[in-house]
Amino acid sequence: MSKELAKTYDPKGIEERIYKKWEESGYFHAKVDRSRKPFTIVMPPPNITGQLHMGHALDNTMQDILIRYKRMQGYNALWQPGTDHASIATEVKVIESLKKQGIDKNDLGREGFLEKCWEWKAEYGDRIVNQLKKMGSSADWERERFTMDSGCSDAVLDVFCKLHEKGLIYKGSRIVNWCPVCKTSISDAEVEHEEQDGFFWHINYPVVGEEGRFVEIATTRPETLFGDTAVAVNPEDERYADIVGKMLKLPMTDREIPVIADSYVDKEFGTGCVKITPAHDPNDFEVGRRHNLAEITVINDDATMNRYAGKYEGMDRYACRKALLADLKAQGLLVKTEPHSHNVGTHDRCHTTVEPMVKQQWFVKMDELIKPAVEGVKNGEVKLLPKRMEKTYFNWTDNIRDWCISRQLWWGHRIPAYYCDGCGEMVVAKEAPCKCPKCGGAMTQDPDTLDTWFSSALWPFSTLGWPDETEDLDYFFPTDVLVTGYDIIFFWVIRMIFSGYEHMGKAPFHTVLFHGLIRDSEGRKMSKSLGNGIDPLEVIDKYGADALRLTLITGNAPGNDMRFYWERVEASRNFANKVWNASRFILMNLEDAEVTVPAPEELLPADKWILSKLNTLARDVTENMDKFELGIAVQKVYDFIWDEFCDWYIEITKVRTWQKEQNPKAANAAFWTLKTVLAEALRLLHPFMPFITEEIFGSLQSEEETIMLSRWPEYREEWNFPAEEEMLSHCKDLVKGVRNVRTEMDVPPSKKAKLFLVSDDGDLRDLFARNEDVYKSLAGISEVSVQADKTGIGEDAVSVVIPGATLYLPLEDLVDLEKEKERLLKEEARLQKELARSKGMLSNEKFLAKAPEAKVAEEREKLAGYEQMMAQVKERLASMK
RNA sequence: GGGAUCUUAGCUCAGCUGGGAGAGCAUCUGCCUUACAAGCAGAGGGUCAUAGGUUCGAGCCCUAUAGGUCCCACCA
Repeated sequence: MSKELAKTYDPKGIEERIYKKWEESGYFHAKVDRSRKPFTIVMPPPNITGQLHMGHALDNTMQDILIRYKRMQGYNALWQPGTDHASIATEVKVIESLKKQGIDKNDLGREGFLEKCWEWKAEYGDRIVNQLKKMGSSADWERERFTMDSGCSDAVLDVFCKLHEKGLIYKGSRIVNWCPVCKTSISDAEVEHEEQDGFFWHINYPVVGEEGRFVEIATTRPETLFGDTAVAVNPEDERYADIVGKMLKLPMTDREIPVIADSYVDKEFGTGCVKITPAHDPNDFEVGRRHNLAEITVINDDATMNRYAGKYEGMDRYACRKALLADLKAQGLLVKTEPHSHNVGTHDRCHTTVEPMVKQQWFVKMDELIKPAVEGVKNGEVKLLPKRMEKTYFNWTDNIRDWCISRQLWWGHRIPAYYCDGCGEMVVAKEAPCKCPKCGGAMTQDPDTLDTWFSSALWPFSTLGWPDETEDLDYFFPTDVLVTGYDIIFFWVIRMIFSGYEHMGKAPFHTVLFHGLIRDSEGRKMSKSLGNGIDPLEVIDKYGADALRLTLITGNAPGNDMRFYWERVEASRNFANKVWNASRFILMNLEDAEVTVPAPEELLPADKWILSKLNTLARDVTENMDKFELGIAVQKVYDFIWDEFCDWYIEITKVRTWQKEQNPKAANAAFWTLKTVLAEALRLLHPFMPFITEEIFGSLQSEEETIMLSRWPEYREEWNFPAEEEMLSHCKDLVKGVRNVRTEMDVPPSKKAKLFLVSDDGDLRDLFARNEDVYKSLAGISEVSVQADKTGIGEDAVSVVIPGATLYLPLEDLVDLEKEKERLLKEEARLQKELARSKGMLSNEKFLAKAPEAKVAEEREKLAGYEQMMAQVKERLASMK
C-alpha cells in the first residue's frame, strides 16, 4: 500500500520530477480561491542580469516558506511575482552586449535600442524565472507582470501626472550626481562613498592690484578651478577680514573672482579659504545661490573638459588635473601638495567617481510625501523586523531630501512631459498632445526616463491593475509582507511605503521582514569583481535545493549577515538524508502491514510520548512562524526529527516491529504512530524543504495528492500526555546512564548485561517495571530486576545513579573497581557543586522573599533530587571500601 | 562627525520577555547494531571582550572602555 523510496537520496532526480508535477497539476495558480483569505507577499523584482545570486536565493526562500506555510493554513497565499526592468543595469548590459557585436547604442536609435532591450529582457527574464523555479519557488509565474507592460506603465504615468499637478514633482536646475560612464544623473541613494587616498593641493590665487599678495586655497579637485566664481572665507576669520570684497586673479584664465564671506567655511580646516565652484560641488552650489554667483560648468557629460578650460579643452578630468598642476607649479602658484584621504562619491553600479553637475532634472518634493510614511511606522501600521531597522528608516526620513527621478537613459518609463518646438511651452500629460496649446507648434517629448525605483515604488498596487479598480486590487491589496535585504531599505522600502499612503491612502503591507547579506567564508561581500560569489545553482546541483534552502534559513538571526560555508550545506544535506532514511525505514515496515487506527488504550507510553512531543512542537513552530522567526522554527523541527524521532522513538519501536507476529496490536500501535508522526513532521518541514517532503509524503499516503495543500499541524488537546512525557524522561535517563557506564567501563556493545534497578520509590519502580520494552534494547540489557533493596546484587556490580534510583550492572570479569571508584568520585564532586549552588540559593533569604514562588519550589525540588542522588553515591562508595 | 551592530567552545553562529551556558562543523574514544558510516553511542572543550552599576539573581538591562563590521553625513 505504500510506495517504496529509492535506496539512496538523490535530490536532483527528485527535485526535477516534483517541480514538474507541481507545474503540471497547476497547484500554484489553480487555487486562486476568492472565498479564502488572501495572504500576499511582495516580491522584489530581480534585476535582469540573467544570473540568480545568493541574495535572490535567500529572498526567494524566505518568501516561499511564508507562502507555503500560509497556504497550508488555509490562506489563499500567493506572490506578486515579476521581473522589473531595472533601468541602468539592463541598459548597461545591453550596451555591453551590443559593443561585442560592434554596434553602438546611438547607431540603433532610441526605438532600435529599446527593441534590443526587450529581447534581452525576454531572454534573461525567463532565465531568472527558471532559476527561481529550481529553488522550489511556488510563485504563480503565470501571473507575472512587468512594470513596463501596459497596465503598469499606465500607473506610472498616472502617478507622475498626479504628483505634478499637486506640485510635488518639479523640474529644476540643481546640482545632481552625474555618472560620466553611464552618462546619467543618479539619486543620492545610488551614490556610494569610498574612502580614497588623494592629495590636498595648495594653490595661490593672486590678489588683483596688490603685487605679491596671494590667497592660498586648498583643494582636492584642482581641475574645477575653471569653474570658480569666488573664493570664500569665514566672516569671523580675522586673518582674511581685510581681503573680503577684493578681487582675485583666477590662475590660467583671464577671469577675476571676488573674495566673499560665508559661514559655511570652517576656519580651522585647510587654509581657511575655499574656492567656490557652484557648478561642480553641492556645497559651493548652495554658497553660490546665496551670493548670486554664476554657475560655470567646465566638465562635459563624459568627464572631459569643455571650452572654459582653455587649452585643456577636450582632456579627461584627470589628465587635465595632471597637466594643470604641472603648469601651476611652473608658474610658482602651487604652494604645496599634501597627502589627504577623503570620501569620494562613486556610482554604486559601475563604481565610477560621480561628478556633481548642475543640470535640469525632475525632482519629487519629499517633505510632505514622507510624513504619513513616518507616522505609519511610528504607530505600528507598518512593522519593520527586526525592529532596529526602524532606526535606520527614521534616520533617512528625518533627513529626507528631494528625490531626483530623471535619468538620461533610454530603457525606462519616459517622462510624460512635452515641450513646444516653437515657444518652449511645457505640457505634462498622459497622452501626448498633438500641438502646443499656446502657439499650436509641434511638441517633442522629454528625452529622459524615470528612475527604476519610481515605478518599483508602485509595485504593490500597480501589479494588481491599479489605477483601474480591478478585482485583484480589491482582494489582494493591501498586501501582507515584504521580504527583502536591508541594503534596499532606502531605495525601495521607504518609497513603497510613502507611495502606498499617497496613492492608495494606506500602507502597502503590514510587515517588512529584513534579512542580512550573505557573505563568503571570509566575511566579504559576494561580488563579481572579487569573484567570490557562489552560484546558488551550483549548490543546488551538488546538494539539492532543499539543502540550500535549509542552509540559508538556519543558524542566523533575522537581519544579521551570514557567511556561506560549503560545510553548512553539507550538514543540511545530511539532514535531508536522515529524513530520507528514516522515512525509508518506516515505509519498509508499513509495506505489508494493514495499519489501523489504534484505540487510545492500545498506545504504549512511548507512542503517547512522541505524540505529545510532536504536539508541543506544532504549537511552538506555529508560534515562531507567526513571529516570522523562520530560523528558530526550522531548528525545532530539525531537532525533533533527528533527536527525538529518529534517535529515540524509532529505536524504541524496533523491538515491537521485530515481534509483530507475537504482538500484532502493539506493533500496529507503533506503525500507526510512526506513520502519523512522520506525516505531521513532514508537514511542519515542508515550507522549508518542499521537494523531499513532497516526495516522501506521496509515498507515505495516498489520500492527499500534495503536501503543499495539506493542512498545517495544530495543537490538539487529545495528544497532550504529560504523564507519558515524564515516564519517557525517566527511561531516557536510565538508558543514558547505562550507556555512559558501559562506554566508560569499556563494555563491548555486543555484551548484554543484567540490570538491577533499586529504588525506594514505589511509583518509580512500577514505572520502570512496566516500560522494560522502552529501555532494554537501547541500553543493551538482557534482563531486568526492579527491586526495593539490594538483595542479590553482588559487590562487584557497576553502579550508576539516576534521579530516584540506582542501577547495578553485574559485569563480573569486566569490572575494574578502581575505574568504578574514580567514576563515582567524579559524580560525587559534580553533585557537591550542584548542592552547594542549590543550597546557597535556598538559604538566601532575599531570594526566598523576592523570587517568584514557582521558582523557589522548583529549586527545592531540584535540591531534594540532588540530595537523594548524593546519598546513593555516598552509600555506594562506602560499600566499596 | 552621527548612528546601527557585533565581541559566547578550535571554527561558524544560536541563545525569544533576566532564573542552573547550546547547535553544527572540528577533536578524542568505541561501534559496518537487520533505515542511515552523509550514520550510531560516548567524551573533552567556554572567568559569555574588559571594567563598573541595577537586581535575591545578568550572556541577556544600564554606563564606560577596547577591538571588528556596516550605514548615513557637504568638511573644501
